[in-house]
Amino acid sequence: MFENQPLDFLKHLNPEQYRAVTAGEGPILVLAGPGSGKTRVLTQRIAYLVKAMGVRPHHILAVTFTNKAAREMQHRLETLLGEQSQSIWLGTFHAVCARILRREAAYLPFDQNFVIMDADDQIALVRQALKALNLDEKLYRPAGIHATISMAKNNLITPEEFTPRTYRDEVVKRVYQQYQTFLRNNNAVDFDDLLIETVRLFRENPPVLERYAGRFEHVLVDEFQDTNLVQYELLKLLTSVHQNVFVVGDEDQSIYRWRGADYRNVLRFESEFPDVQKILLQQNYRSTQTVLDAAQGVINRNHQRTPKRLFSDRGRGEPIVLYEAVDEFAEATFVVDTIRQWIESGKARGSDFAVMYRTNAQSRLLEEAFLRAGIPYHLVGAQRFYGRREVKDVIAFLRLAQNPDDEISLLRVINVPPRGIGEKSLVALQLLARETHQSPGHLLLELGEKGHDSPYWARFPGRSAMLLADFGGLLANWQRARDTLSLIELFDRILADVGYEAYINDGSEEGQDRWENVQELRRLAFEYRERGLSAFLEDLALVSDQDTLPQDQNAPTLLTLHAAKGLEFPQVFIIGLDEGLLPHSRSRDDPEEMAEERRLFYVGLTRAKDRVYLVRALRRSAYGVAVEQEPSRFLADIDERLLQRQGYRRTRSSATTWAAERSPSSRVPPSPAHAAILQPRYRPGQRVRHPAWGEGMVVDSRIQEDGEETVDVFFESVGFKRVIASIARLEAINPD
DNA sequence: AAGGCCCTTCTTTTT
DNA sequence: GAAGGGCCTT
Repeated sequence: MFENQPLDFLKHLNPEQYRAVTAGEGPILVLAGPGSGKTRVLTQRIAYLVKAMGVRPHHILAVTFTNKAAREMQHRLETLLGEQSQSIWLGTFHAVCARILRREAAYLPFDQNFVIMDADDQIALVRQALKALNLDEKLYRPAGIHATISMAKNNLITPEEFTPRTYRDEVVKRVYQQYQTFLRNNNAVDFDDLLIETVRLFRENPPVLERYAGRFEHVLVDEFQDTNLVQYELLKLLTSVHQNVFVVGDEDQSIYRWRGADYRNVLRFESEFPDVQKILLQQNYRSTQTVLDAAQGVINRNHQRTPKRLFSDRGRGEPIVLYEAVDEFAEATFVVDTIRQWIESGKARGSDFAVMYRTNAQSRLLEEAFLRAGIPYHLVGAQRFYGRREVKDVIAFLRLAQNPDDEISLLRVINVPPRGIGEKSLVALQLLARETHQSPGHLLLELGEKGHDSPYWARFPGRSAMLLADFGGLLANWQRARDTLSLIELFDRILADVGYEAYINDGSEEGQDRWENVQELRRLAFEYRERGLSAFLEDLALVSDQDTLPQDQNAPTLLTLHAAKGLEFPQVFIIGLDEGLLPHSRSRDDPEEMAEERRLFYVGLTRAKDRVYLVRALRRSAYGVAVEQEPSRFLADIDERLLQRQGYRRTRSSATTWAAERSPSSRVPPSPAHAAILQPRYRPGQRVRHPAWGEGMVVDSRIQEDGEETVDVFFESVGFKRVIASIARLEAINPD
């Protein structure tokens, strides 16, 4: 409709936005406060490049932070540019890298059918590595080891370059080495490899780099504050020819430090790219001034940031409601009741609401409350779908069809449904695999093809060879079917071959649910009928957790504060505003992490257009025992005049009376004479104080063989700790 | 080999 | 308090 006035869309921009969209060539840094029309600037910048500066769409690369953001931008670009938008390279850093790696597989230590290991697979790989090195996973927690490895990878440190500073590092180094070996043997990469291998590809093959850097005349990056070192490096490489790089970000919304993100990339950008044009967007088009003032109050206490003054012309709006609930059940009930009342009054609809929380575990009580109230809801992330056993099983089968070297998937489903392949057979298989330098999958294929004639047949005891060969036969069929059948046919074929429906749909209600999830996955596969298995698997690995599938069009959204970045809702609930939860106890000792918790809260607040409800609970259970909560320190940073307090008000007497009545230690008075010999001094539920960690609640306590009392305490400050009573100077707090 | 029961463990956030 | 691992029986 703009054929005659192709640049009509520019009319609606404010002066700063206009400056950004129409800037000339060279590096441009846009610092965009929340709700300042950042996405609009990005999309219109692309449209401007194409329509006004005559850049061909396939010379443009745009990088977003999530797949969801990419889809949204694709959609907007379609309206602005029509068919031309198809040839723009658009996606997350990870997706773009996967695409490059598949094209350039010839230069790489894996082939183009490589699979992408998701978070669970990565942990499973660490487990395998620990096992191969004879290390105890109780001593070296796989998740912790993996975090260290991933951190190293994000800083482009190879296993060889990894310099141990502690004994634990020595172990990490060995596991890291083994882990990488396993990845390559599996013809697999992890999330970090997608980025690292692309950087390596470019550094080691200048002609390849030249092809891409030459092609991408313009590179645009969203959420720049959350890029890590590898991504920054990649950006420098990709823009090394044309230097036309347009980045948009906001230090105050940097919330992925723990994943290696470094908002100081913004500073680095200013100093490393010559003649950066810097543009500050401060006008907010989303929220009321009350919301903005509260958010500013919170964020202004952080240092090391570009000071901003967010303003809105939407007026003061409604005060922020602060509700104090008695416990976490009352917290959930308050949220759901309030939403229900709004909906019933006809003044709001379900989709107007979002409920945000710090940890995924907090969603459970909300879900239950919504279910009880009969209100449909939409839960973002949290493995709702992709984490399900049945979904993972079917994906594992599909991955094996694509890449039989994928040992993680093989181990997952080799005996699903149970087909008599147990520990013994597996060990024999893995042993032979190592001996013959083949993957277990390949051995199975050979057994399946040749049967008795295979030289390996005799290596397996009893009927084990036959069972393995049977499964190998299935694998071989799927391999062939991959090229001859459509994705859906392959999907159905696999399920039929293994009898998956009968296995999973056992007649129970749960079984039916599980089968429906499989059907859901099948519907999703159907959408890939054109692009095929490989595209399907890639998207599953890269999209999965953050995007939930079909949304209930008119339902409230439940999501973590992290997942809320980039979204907006008329009414926002933020729950769990207690010390230890928001800010999270794990952040207490590190000022940088504490600053990030603050930014997280800031991100949550600034998602709201009209109304914010802040909710906390006076008591909350941790490990099954109720623990009294202190209000979040962030609440004190919101001007009292912006708040409207509701709910249970703490008076010293009522709270302590309640505690006294319920405390197990007051119900069963310990007898001092026996306590010294047989009974623990501390009991679950009892309040204690530690000289360093402050107050906490006893979760468990027992007398060891040596007569020492071991006490498990959940501290408000540091979380769970196990101490020896006679050493840790614990002090019992009497519930007066 | 598989399923059941008891015990320990332990809660950030995710491409 | 729930989930996952280890150990038991069949």
